[in-house]
Amino acid sequence: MRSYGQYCSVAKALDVIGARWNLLIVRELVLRGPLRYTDLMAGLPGIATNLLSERLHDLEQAGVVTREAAPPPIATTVFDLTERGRQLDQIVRALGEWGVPLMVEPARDDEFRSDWLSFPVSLFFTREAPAGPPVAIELRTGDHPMTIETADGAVRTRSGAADEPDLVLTGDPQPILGLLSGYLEPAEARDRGVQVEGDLDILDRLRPQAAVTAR
Amino acid sequence: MRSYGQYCSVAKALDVIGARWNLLIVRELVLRGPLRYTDLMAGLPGIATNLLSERLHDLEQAGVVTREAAPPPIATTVFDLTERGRQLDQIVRALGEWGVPLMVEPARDDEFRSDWLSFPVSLFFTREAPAGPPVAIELRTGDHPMTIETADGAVRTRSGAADEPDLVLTGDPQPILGLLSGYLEPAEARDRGVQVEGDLDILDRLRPQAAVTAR
DNA sequence: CGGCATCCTCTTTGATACTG
DNA sequence: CAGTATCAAAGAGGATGCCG
Repeated sequence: MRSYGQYCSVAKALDVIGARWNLLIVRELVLRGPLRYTDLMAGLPGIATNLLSERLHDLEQAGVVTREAAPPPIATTVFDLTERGRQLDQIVRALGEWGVPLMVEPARDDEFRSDWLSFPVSLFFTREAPAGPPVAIELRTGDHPMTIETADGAVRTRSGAADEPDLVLTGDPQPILGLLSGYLEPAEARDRGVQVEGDLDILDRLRPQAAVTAR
Repeated sequence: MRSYGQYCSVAKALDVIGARWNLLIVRELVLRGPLRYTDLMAGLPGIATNLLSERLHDLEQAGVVTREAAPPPIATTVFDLTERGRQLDQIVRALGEWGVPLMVEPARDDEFRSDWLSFPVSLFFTREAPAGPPVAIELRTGDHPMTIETADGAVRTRSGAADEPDLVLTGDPQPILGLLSGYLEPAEARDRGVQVEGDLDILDRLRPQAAVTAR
């Protein structure tokens, strides 16, 4: 991408990570950790293979991404963020939070990957785990299950199923997010095809006090 | 710009503000407040006039920017951020902070506007004003003077000259930033053409304790 | 002068095919 | 698996024209 040619730190940052796809590549590495080329392709539906290749070289050059030939038994190239790249976490996260209101509109033909749920979920729920017994919520939507759980005093989202979920939500991502955010009533979510197994009241325990009182 | 077509809040955010120039338009409005078309052109060296026009319409459509026909005596259109646009402040700021290390390399042919100093300066200095007498530092570089001062218990940067500056720095932006950050010694800054009037020790008072002890 | 619209050229993107 | 090669279409940049 052509430089903005401005001696401004915002413009300089955008010179490095402002080109199309760059921040989404960073998103994948932030959410999923070190990845192979094909994993990146799978997490970035819509990108052309030549562009991913070119962008990875650019980001490597800029000191944002590392490319490492993993030893056997992996025997493939693995891409990861550098320390400097990891500092982009806050920018991707801020974008993810700003974009949450844009998820209310139905998805239509949008592609979806389960890992992308992390940003909205972290916005809806408290950072710190509430007092009381631990919580585990399993979301069955997208390409693989995701679990929201309390651990070490924090609320975290991770890939994979829960061992003993208190609540399992199955369906399309949009109504599930509506339910998690409190934007949709349980009855509406069910109308939109969400299957609920377990205790929905548990969601209130994870929400910031302000949101709870607002209901 | 073509949509990423991903049901992800980061991708949705980038669908709205990811196109080239968009975040720099927001930067101008964040830093300088409501602006006329020509003010925006002046603050965005390198943008083509058709692109600025197009982007302003896009951002207006997206609910990020408002366009208001100001009443006489201004008698012109004034562009400003909506509430939603103002929330982009944190993203622009995060980008500005991430980009500061990229300002170390000399600017060469880069364009420069004084207002852009705000982001680096806010990173170098404490947010809260230190105990003791108030501080005012005037920076004479770029198209107009800027003042860093303590007011209401905070350290702020604003456009314009200081009434009774404790320190005045005149010269190119790069060595001035080096001096403010502590990256350049005063002697080096002088070698690079910075003229110093007043008390340089005042900078230490504004820096986070960690940085002070590190020297 | 402020706020564009048009025209033209050049670069970047996206889709697809192909390769070590 | 991890790319490179090719090519049509879209977008960016620059110059200039228009209109209140």
